[in-house]
Amino acid sequence: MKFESQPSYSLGQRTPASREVAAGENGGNVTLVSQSALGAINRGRVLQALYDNGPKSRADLARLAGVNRTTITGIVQPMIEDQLLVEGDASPSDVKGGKPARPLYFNPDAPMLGAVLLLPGTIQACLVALTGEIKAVTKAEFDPVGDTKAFIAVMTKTLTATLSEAQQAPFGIGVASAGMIDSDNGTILTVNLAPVLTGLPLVAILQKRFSLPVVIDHHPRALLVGDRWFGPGRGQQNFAAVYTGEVLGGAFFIDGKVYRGLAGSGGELGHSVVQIDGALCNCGKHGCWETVAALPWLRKEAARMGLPHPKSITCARLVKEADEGSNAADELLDRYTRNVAFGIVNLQQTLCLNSYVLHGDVAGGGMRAAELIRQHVEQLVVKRPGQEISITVNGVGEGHTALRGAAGLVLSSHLKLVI
Amino acid sequence: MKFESQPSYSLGQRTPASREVAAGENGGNVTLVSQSALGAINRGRVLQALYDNGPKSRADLARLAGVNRTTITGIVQPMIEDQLLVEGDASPSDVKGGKPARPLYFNPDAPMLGAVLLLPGTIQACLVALTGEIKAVTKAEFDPVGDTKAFIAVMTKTLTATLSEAQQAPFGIGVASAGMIDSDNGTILTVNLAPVLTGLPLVAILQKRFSLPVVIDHHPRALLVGDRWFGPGRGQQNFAAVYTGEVLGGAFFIDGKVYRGLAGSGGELGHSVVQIDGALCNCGKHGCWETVAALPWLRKEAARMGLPHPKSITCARLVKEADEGSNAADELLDRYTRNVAFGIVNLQQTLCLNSYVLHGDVAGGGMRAAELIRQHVEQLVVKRPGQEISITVNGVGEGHTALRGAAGLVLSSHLKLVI
DNA sequence: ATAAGTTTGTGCGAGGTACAAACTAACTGC
DNA sequence: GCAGTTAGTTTGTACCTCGCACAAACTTAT
Repeated sequence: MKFESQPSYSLGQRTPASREVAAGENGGNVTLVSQSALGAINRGRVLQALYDNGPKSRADLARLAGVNRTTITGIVQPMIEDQLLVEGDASPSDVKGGKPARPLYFNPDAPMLGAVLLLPGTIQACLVALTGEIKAVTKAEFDPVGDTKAFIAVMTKTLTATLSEAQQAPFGIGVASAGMIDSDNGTILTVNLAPVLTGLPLVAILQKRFSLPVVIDHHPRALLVGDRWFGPGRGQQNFAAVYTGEVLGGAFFIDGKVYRGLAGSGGELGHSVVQIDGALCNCGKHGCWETVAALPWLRKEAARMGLPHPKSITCARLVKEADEGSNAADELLDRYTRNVAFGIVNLQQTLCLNSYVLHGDVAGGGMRAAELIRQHVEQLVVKRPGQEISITVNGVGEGHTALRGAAGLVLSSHLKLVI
Repeated sequence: MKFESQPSYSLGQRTPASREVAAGENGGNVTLVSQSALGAINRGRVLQALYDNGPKSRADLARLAGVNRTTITGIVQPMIEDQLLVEGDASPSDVKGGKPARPLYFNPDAPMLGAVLLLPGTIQACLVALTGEIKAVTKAEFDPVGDTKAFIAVMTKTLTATLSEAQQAPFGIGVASAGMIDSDNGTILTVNLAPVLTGLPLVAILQKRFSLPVVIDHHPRALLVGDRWFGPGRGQQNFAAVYTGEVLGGAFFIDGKVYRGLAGSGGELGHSVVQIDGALCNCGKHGCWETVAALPWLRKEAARMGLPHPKSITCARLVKEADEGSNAADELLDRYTRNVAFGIVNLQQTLCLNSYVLHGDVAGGGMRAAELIRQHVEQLVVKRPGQEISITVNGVGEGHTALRGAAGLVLSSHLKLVI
């Protein structure tokens, strides 16, 4: 499979914008905004506005961005010519009179994005259209404690199968992986439940194999980006994604940007402390949030309280049993959601994002669990006047959010929305 | 081609109380960077580079920013003509040969900045030069539970005394205040220990009285800015300022910007939870960080352990007594610093800033306390390979950091460094 | 049916910004 | 004294956004 180079104005690698940013990262701490970077920035922002708001006409975009209509035309026209965007049919204007607006949106036939979700033991690959549609899903399994070469073979085979279904060369490949990831250097640091991945420079391997831009990030951050592009975080400037399950993690969208700490760290919330000298955690410390709000805790408590089938307890089942009248389930659900709430409370006190999207096990508990968590958070947080905290779930879709997020990572990294 | 108004793949439901989300979607936070704004941005960044790196020649600045020398000349020349910057004497070049560079820096005779530090019961006002020098300090006291008019009278009198010593009109006035501040609207929300300030629209009052730009922010954030402009945070892109004393607070510098949450909140770390169902806090909740790492806890423990003069115990005295051989002091110091460390650990796990500047009581403990805290943090954090965590103190100067920070706030808003 | 009004989208020139090339100034070393 | 090097300036060019004018397309009133 051989891929052509990409259009030069936005999604390619060698635009002045990316060179500018690279120079900034390399050299000093100061980066001036150059003329050519400006164009790339504004192009990126127009695209972002399209993602955030859905199909919009040039005039709408101009109003949204507070710029002249002609500016939007200038930005948008080359993209239409390159078939990245398409002009829709004139929609009946909601205002009376006037020339009807022609909405613009992403071309469904534009190049897609490769996306990979890497969890202990399983690989999922797919293609994501710019419109968010998921196609050509391929799944495979690998031995978490096996041989590195075997893993790479499975990975390339899976990805090749998926990418071969693309009509044109994808813009790039995004990988969402469990564990601790160094997204700056594109390597997997450690995955507790899959030692075979430890230290794997996956970005370099895939880049070499497929000759495409490759981006990797950790699972919660992919969920965040998935929420932001195509989920409840759409259009929001500040929110957090929180994942609960066997482990806990989170990621933040701050001031319109994905927060990515030094070397792509941050958001390792599972091991923040909510109980000094509390229960022993997998990490060797005591009283981590993970010791009271993850599935192992829930299983242990379910067993202690004599609930049926404690080994396979989930939030979803807890909600079901509580709805069916089990007092024990109701009580445990309350304690579970309260424990989850503590981590969100600490986030709220720290960053005050006001908006949280839940994934993983508690998301399986649906609206009921979300509302319980919201109530606990409200009780436990020092509220400011006029402040409203929103807790949403986005748990459906078998990893589709993470896959869309992985795709979104590629898009974000190539749009260079950062100034 | 026809588009659906709302894309069909937006998964996830929203909790009933999420008016903010709808507002966010509608409001459209998209802003393009205009050509004219570009100049202002770059001017600001050049000035920031001067602050961060000290006097620098045009050529140095150009290298630092990765731009053409002519660009720097174009930016800098008007500022020299405006007497904001001055050209220094040709310094002996460190490289051999070539025309010697003329370093640029802030004109000591340029307009200064007004700064006010507002703590329960006391007002401190001063002038801050662009070089960081502090002049014309005026102090006054007010009744924390008294009359609002009386407070305003004291405030205007103090500020008038200070401002009258300025040769030229200052660029503006920056206020750093204890308590909960709405920096967006320029009002003091609540100050627990000074009810007279509750709900005071201080920015509006001072703006009207002095006809100058006025900025207000809460105390920890002023410390942060003070650290950033003139302290250990100089030139850093990511760090946190942490204040301990009667209360705990913090503020963050993230990716080269002061983090200012919605309505200027965030950083209210004192009431993050480190001990679920722990001791009762002033705020009415249980187990806040403030219950184990602030002065009230230290006094209580000192009394319990039989240390001398427990009512006036401070970290500084604890260090002194421990150095003099008191085992009890040594043990309490260890526990105190460990408790402080927990809050920093949670910050580190969340944001991974890697660099923390201590203020307030623990800063009084100097290097000894900082090193103890650092050791505890290192033990309690899940470390990533190659990661180093730095803990520094900046406790000297009787509020000078906060005053410089207050001045820095004006500068930031005046220079429009934030995009 | 016709005219007036409204909104969308597009040329064109103006204004501003950064960049590249070429130039002068000043200093070092042989 | 001359070559080499670095700093800062001048000049022309490319690029971007903005405001204005104008055609296109649709609604509404007469």
